[in-house]
Order: sequence, then C-alpha cells, then structure tokens
Amino acid sequence: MPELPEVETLRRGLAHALTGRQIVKAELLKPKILSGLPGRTLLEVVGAAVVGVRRRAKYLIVDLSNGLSLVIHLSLAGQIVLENSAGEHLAGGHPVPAYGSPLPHRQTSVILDLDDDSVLYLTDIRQFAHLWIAPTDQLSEVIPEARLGVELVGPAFTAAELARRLRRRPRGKLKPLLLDQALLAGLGNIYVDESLWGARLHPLRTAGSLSDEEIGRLHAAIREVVDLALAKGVAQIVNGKAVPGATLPRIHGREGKPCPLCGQPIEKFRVVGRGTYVCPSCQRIEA
DNA sequence: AACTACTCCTGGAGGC
DNA sequence: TGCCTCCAGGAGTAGT
Repeated sequence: MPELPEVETLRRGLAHALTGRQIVKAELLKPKILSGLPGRTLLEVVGAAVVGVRRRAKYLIVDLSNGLSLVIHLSLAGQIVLENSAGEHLAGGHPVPAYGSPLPHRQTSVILDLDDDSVLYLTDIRQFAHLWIAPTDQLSEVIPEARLGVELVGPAFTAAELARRLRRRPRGKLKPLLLDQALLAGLGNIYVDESLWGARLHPLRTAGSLSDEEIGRLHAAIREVVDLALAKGVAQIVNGKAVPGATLPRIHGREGKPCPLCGQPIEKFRVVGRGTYVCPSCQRIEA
C-alpha cells in the first residue's frame, strides 16, 4: 500500500483542503475498520473542525477541535478521495478503485461530509485499513511508538543513525531489515527495492557485511528516492506493475525491462514472501 | 536474533 | 462467457 511518500503527499493535500473545515456528517459503512479503543464511535467527530493533519510513519493523523484525533492507517489498499463541491478530486493511497470512479464504492468504509460541501471517502478494496478515534493527547494508545523506528523525512535520519541501527542486527538481510518499521519508519516493498537499486546493493546482503561507504550510499539512496517521490510524484503501481512513463518506480514492477542504469533486464524473485526486483548487474550479492 | 508461515480480505489479470 | 489460480505498495502473531 501507500508507503511514507504516498501518505505524506496525501497529508499535504489534506492539510491544505481540510484545515478549518467542520465535519457535519459521518457515516460508518464498514464497522470493521474501527478497531481498538472500544466504546468510541464515529459520531463523536461530528461537529468538530479539523485543526491540522499530521503524519507519523505511515499513520495519518487528523486532529480535531474537540480534543479527538482520527488516526488512519491505509495498509495495503486503503484509499482516500476528497471530492469538492465542483466535483474535483484530491486522491491518494491505493489506485484501485480508479481515482475519479463513482463513490461510494462497494468497499467504501467511511464517508465524512464537510461544511464546504466537500466529501471525504475512505475506501479499501481489501478491508485491511484501520481507523482509530482517540484523544489527541493519548495517541500512544493507538500508534505503536515502541515499534516505530526513525522518521525518514527530517533531520533524525542520518547515515550515522542508519549505521547504528543496521549494526545492531548484523546478520539480518537488507530487504527484511528495511521493511521492518521498527528500524526505519515508512518504507514498504516498492521503496525498499528502489532504494537498494539506487545504492547498488543486493537485497540479500547482510547488514554486517556493509562497509561505511555502502551504508552511506544506502542512506543517500533512501533519501533520494523519498525526496524524488515527494517532489516529482509518488510511485505508480497498478496490480503489481509499474505504470509506463511514470517517474517512479524505476525498478519495482519492471521485470524483464532494461535497468535504467545499465540496460540489463530486471529480474524478479521472492524475499520474505514479497516480490523483489533487482538489476543482476548493478546489484551483486558479493561485495 | 532472524527466519518462515499464517492471518486478516477483495479484486484484477491471465490461463484455459 | 465462465472457472481457476496467482498475486498484491502492510503488519501482527506464533512457532522454530
């Protein structure tokens, strides 16, 4: 699903469009999405205004004027579409159902009506997404801070910090480590592949085998791919395949297509059950 | 510590 | 057209 760049891009759009708006109606079509904190209902957000939209890792946080926050994790296939009164869409998350298709969709879980006649739809074709309603000062009940590593956007994510974290788990392989939210908060399957390709490192290299120079390369590659996604548009994948012509991804979902760097055909294999793409020439397992 | 397997779900693609 | 299988931008838990 949406990884950090997708969630951050969505956050920026929603912060602009939602801040100051009042929620005038809330419909819960699929109760399954509301997990944890029993006793809370979606009706508690009606009448409150949005005071800000934040993000931690892949969690989207909508702070309200009544001391509550909506916390959304889009998981694999969650999607948010905000439709304004002119019928224009601000959309983010999973591309299925296609942006612009009629809403609500069969798998739409939540509909929020705003006081400017815009409507927010939260849809998830796989019903894995989660929504929590919690007091803004008690979000630790919802967001598992102890299981979230360093934020990738901002000053905390340095090469030294990456090295420190990787060296704690020297026998771990790079792909599972980079997918581990307790190590780095925000990467998912696509951006891990993109980052490893950018650093010219094989997904099965062990953390302990990396030189300082290679860790520096990995840090720069992660930074570069996240920055590129935030600046030029997030990775576009539909049904596991890269969308032709999109800036990102450059390697994920492009099996058999030429490596953008050397032209060798990109190969696909499985690592911890996840489809993994490498350039066999640029990313060699031996150092 | 690190790995595998399994779970939650639906839908799109491709084979026949 | 139908039927089948496989796979999927996440993450928690259990078992080895």
